[in-house]
Amino acid sequence: MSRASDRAYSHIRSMILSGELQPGVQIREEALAELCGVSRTPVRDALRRLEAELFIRRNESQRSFVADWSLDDLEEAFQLRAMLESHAARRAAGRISWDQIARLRMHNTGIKQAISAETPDVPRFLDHNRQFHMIILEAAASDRLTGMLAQVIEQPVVLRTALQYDLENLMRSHHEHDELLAAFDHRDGDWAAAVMTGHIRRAFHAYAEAHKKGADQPLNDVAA
Amino acid sequence: MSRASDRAYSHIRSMILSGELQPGVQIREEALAELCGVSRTPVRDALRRLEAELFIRRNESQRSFVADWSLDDLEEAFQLRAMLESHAARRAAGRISWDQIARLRMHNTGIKQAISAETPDVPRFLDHNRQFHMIILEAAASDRLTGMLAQVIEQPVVLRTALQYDLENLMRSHHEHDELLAAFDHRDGDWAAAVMTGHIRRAFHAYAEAHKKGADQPLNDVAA
DNA sequence: CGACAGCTTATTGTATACAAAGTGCATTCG
DNA sequence: CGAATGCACTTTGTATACAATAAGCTGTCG
Repeated sequence: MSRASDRAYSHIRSMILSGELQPGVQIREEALAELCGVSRTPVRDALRRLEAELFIRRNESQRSFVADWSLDDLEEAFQLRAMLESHAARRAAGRISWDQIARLRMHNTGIKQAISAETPDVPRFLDHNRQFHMIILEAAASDRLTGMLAQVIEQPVVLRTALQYDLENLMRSHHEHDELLAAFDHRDGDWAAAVMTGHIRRAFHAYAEAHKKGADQPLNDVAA
Repeated sequence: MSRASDRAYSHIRSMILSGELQPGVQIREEALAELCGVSRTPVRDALRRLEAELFIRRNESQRSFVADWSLDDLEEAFQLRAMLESHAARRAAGRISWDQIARLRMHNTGIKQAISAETPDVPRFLDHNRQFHMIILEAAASDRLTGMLAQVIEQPVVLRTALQYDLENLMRSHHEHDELLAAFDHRDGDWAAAVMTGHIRRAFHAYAEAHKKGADQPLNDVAA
């Protein structure tokens, strides 16, 4: 964390995700610099990173705008994610350690507990879920893959949809994780990849459904 | 092209590709600034971009090094490329215009001419080949996909292998392009994707083969 | 009334100076 | 002799001033 530029990065990023910076609006380096309490130099740095992650676009004359995603863009992102994350699962199946499998199992148990209470603890679910996917990525052991997935995973959140996490979907997610664990137990890459594809596709439809119905006040992660 | 920073980018990039900057060596911003005849500011800009494209790595204390790729990294890159470019072909099949198909056909004719001479004109082959793949990407119409592929396509070149472009492989490449064209003519996404997967996989094996045999003086693009 | 030319202003790009952080070496102490 | 500590030096991070460029506006001319 090189103080200023990282602070600027997180700050701007969270402003985009929270909707404080609305899609389509122009961004001026100096304005952001003041908001973040740093000079333009680290802000420029942060903007380049955010641009690489497609949170920000620049027009032909180098002016920056908050990216504006359509539903088609969303589907494309989920397609890529399904592809990349299946690939990760396949790779992971051939490399994962027993320890990592144990950790996966632990997080999935955590998920079960989080959704078994009378009122589901969604934040806790999301946290375990994120860790679960992270471990798979770790087992896949490919920097390139990790970097690419980072681009695709957080994007959809920009379309701030009110995800009503119905128990049905949370449960399915949990069971799909179980199936992934079985595939890993058998070191079966094809199986793992197939399950992962379905897992992400289901998440997409849950997301798209919620988006159709829904308001866009709250902000949440996408539970895959 | 914002003059200085783009000049720095191209300059550094070509130094890496040409082997002038050898894999593993440390990079100092000021040294590059002098070499490029600009100040450190645009050099830093360029380094960030090159880092995003995995040409450069940074250690925990922010020092930069020329990336060093193993053969495993190479295979992983080709796997990702096969996946992404097949996806692009599938998307393209549903969106490509007759004009684009015509341009594809033109470039593939150019390829045929380039390799039909007594002595194959490899640079010309590579140029047409690049354009061919570019048009498919253009038809796929996904910024995200384009960006990701950019990361994966040029990487292997870093492993400066002497590719002896045997006629056999060049010819196969040409015929695979023809088959892609047929798939596009029928707007058959599955077909296009399947052909593209094989196309890239063959290119990988040709490349790996050459790498095993070979010296590493000359530098060339990878012909897919 | 429309459009184009020229100027004014807003915004980004670059250079430079200085601050902070890290690395390696040398010296000293156990 | 080995290890640890402090200092000098190298390298990167940040701020600021200035240059270049693009956008918008106004006034004039067809």
